[in-house]
Amino acid sequence: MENQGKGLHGRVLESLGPAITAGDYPPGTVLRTDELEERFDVSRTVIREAIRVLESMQLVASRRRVGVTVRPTEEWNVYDPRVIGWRLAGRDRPRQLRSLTVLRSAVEPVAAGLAAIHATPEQCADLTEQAMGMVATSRGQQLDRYLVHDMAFHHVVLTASGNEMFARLGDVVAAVLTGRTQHHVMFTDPDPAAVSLHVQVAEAVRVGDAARAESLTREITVGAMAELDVLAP
Amino acid sequence: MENQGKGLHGRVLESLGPAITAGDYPPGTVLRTDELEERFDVSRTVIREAIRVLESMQLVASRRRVGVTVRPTEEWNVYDPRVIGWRLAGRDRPRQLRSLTVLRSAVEPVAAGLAAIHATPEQCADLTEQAMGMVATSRGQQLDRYLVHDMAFHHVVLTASGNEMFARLGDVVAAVLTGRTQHHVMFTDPDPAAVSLHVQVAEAVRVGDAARAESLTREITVGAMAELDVLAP
DNA sequence: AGGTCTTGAATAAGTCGTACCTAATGGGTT
DNA sequence: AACCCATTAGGTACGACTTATTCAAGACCT
Repeated sequence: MENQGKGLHGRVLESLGPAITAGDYPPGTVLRTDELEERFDVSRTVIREAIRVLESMQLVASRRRVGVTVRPTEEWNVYDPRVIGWRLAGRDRPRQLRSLTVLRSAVEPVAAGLAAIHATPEQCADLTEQAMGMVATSRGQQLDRYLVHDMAFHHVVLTASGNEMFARLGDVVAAVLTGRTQHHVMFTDPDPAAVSLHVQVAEAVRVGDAARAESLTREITVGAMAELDVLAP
Repeated sequence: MENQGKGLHGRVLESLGPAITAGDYPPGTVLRTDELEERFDVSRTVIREAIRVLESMQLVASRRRVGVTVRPTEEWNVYDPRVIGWRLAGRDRPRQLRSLTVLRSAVEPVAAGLAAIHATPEQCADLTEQAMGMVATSRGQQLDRYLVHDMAFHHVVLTASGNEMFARLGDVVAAVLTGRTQHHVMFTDPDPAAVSLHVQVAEAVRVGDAARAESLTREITVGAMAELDVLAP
């Protein structure tokens, strides 16, 4: 997972990115190139490349004679995986988890419905396998192993939908599920009803019942939203 | 809209990006820095910065002793506004329009439901105003003026949802609507039923009826999906 | 002889430092 | 108030050096 940090500009990025997304540099703050150059003890080239990436994420805008200014939050590329990661690791993790869970609640049911139509036999088998895995690990404080199957399950659903935009949200859902597990009390087993819903979704997708797959998945996400109220403001 | 093209690296980006996303350089293709340097007649610095941005979009991966290799489509940051723009302008525009419309159909109904709960009085007024504007321009070959209100309407809904992830999809929806209009016969007025639905959504949001706002918006997106079948394979 | 392992040269990206260019800003002049 | 110019900080260029990776030749073992 830690494919970042490659090269010096990667290191600079991994320092500035989290800082900006965490709000350490409020919108409007100006960063001067030579100041950063000195702070990180790297050449101008390195700083500029890091800035270019931050700029492509719409986190900053660089203007001549002014400097590199932090852009307002509403303009950030909040779908960039790295931005999502930084924000989840930072201060407003609760807010971010909320946003992503709401997004999930919108996307996953529709994705499941499409999966019921487009899923290949292999994907159906995979789905059933993951659901069985969830059942098997749902009792006896094996939340970490349960999580693996849970993530895989939702990843398959999103991929099987046949929509590339949905498929690319697999990592987002994985991050949300991981966040949920981490904040859970480690001795609380998953809700049996949720586990059952996953099994039923797998079955609905297998038999091609789109409406049922969508409706069941909606129940799952409603549950996820409800859980969230316990954990986040 | 054309805030890009700033600087030489911007120009390089605007040349390489569309080419890659259009499939002119199939995944696995290697681009060498000095070759590009020569092709665009710019310095190494400029090429490197363009490459860094493409890399941050997950369009390419740069490895030592190998070169800059184009990554497989499934790994692209398909939510990056520029990637979306390039693909919409390129060869597989139909596919892209389909993907985005499906995404819309998942997101907008939920967003409308949330908007009914969170919308400020100003946003409600704005929404009604845009809906009225749509009514006023829905007859008599004023598709361009109708489009402005249509885009504004959906933008307000997404923003009023209170979810930043939804709000950032405003541009995407705008692009889809624009694409729809451009491919429409210029003498075909919008479907009166669709116009009516927008008015009803505005009203539902105003009175805070989330379920109705969601359901009505779902009808709108279903209509959009149906339209799509006429235009795309 | 066939195959695996080691080693080293070739290569292309990564980094650096400096010099110069360009545009936006702000103050001073008319 | 309109205009102009010096200042400033990012943008670009070039050349030298560094480092990771690859690939192939040669040593080594089976």
